[in-house]
Amino acid sequence: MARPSTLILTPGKIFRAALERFDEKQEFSIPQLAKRLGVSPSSLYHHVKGGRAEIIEGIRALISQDAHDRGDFPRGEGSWQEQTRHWAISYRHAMGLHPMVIPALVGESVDDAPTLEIYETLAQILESAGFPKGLLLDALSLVDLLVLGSAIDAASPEPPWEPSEQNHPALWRALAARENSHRQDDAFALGLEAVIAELERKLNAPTPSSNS
Amino acid sequence: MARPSTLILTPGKIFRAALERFDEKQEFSIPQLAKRLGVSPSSLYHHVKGGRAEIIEGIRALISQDAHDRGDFPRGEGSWQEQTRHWAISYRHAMGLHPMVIPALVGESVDDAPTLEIYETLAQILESAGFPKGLLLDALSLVDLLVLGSAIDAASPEPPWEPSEQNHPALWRALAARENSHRQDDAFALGLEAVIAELERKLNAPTPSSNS
DNA sequence: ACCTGAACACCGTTCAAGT
DNA sequence: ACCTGAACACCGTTCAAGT
Repeated sequence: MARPSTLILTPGKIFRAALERFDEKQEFSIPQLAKRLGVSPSSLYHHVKGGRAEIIEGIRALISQDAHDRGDFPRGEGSWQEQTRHWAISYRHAMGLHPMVIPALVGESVDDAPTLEIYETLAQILESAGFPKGLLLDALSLVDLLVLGSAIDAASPEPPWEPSEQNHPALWRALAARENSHRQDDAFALGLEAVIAELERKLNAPTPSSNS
Repeated sequence: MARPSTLILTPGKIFRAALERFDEKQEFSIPQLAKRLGVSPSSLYHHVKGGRAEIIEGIRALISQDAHDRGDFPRGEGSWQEQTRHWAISYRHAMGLHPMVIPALVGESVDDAPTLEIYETLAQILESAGFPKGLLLDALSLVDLLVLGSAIDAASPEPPWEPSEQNHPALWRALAARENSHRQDDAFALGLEAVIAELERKLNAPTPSSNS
C-alpha cells in the first residue's frame, strides 16, 4: 500500500478512536489503537508527532469539545451561584461519561483549547460575581478540586473501600446503613452546596484578605 | 548465586524501595526496582505474588503506615469539627509527601489494612458526632473527595492550567493576580472550611432525610 | 524456599524504505 | 506527504533450572 489515494488518518479520527477504546476496553495502547483504525502503529506518528502524550491530551480536548457541542457551559443566565453550580455539574458530567480515561489524565497540565475554554468560563463567572483579585484563583481552584475529586471517585470501584466487619466496624456500618447506588452523586451534591455556601461567605466577608 | 545464605528480599523492603523510586524518579518499573534492590526482576515474584498491582497496593499501605507511625490520626481529643479537620490535614499531608505515586493509586480500591484503619478513624469520628445512618457515608465520602481532589492537585504541575492572555483573559488574570506559591494549600484550606461548615449545617438540620 | 537467566508476549518510538 | 515493516530499547510475567 503506502500512500493510499483516499487518506485514512486524521488527528481527530485518532483521538476519537482512542477515546472509544478507553471507554470500551479500559486500557489503551498504540498498537491496539492502530489495529482498530486498520493501520500500522507507526502510521500514527505522521499525524500525532507527540505520540502517546499528545493522544492523551487530544482525548481531553475531545471530551471538552463534546461538552461544548452538547450545549453545556453557556454564559450569563442566573446568579453566579446558579452559574457556578451549573458549571460544576456540567464539567463533572462530561468527565463522568468517560470514567476510564480519568486516571490517564491525572497529573497532566491543561493546555488544550477546549478545556481552557471551560476554565475560562468559570473564571468569568467568578470575576463577574465580584470576587476580589486575591480570592479569584482560590475560588476557582476550590471548584476545580471538587470536580476532580468526584471524577476520581467516579473512576473508582464502588464502593471504593473494602472494610471487614471485624476490623473496621464503623466504616463497615457506614457502608451497610445505606443504599450505595447514589453515594457518588450525593457526595458531589453535598460538596457543591458546601463550596457555594463557602464562596458566598467569603464574597460577603468584610475584609477578605485579613484574618482572625 | 541462587538461594543466598542471608536473605535479601522481603515484601516490606520491596514496597519501601518502590516508594523511594517513585519519589526520586517519577516513574516505576519492575526491572528498575530490581536493579535498585540488586536483584533479578524475576526474584520479586517470589515475595510479591501479585506482581505490579500488589506492589502498588503495598506502597499505599506503606504511606498509611508511615502516617500512623508518625503519630497522626489519634482519637478522641476535641470537637468532631476539630478531629475531622485534623484527619483531613493529616491524610492530605501523608499523600503530599509522595505526590508522584498518586496517579498510580487513582482508581484502585482500598483494601489494605493501614489505609482502611485511617478511614475507620474518620468513620468513628463522624459516628460519635451523631451523624445519622443515612448521612454518615455521604459525610465520609465528602471529606474523602476533598482530600482526593487536593492530592491530585498536588500531583499536578503548578499551575495546572496554561492559558494564553489572548484567548483566556479571565483565567489568565486570575493566575496573574496572585502569588501562586500557596494556591494548593489555600484552596484546600478553603475546601476544608466549606466541608466542615456544610456538615455542621446537615448535622443540625431538623429533618436530615426529608427535603426542600 | 529463594534466586537466576532465558523466554514470551507485549509496549512506545524511530527510521529507511516505498508510493 | 502518508503508509509500511523492520528494528530498538524497554515492559510485566512465567518457568525450568540451580542451591
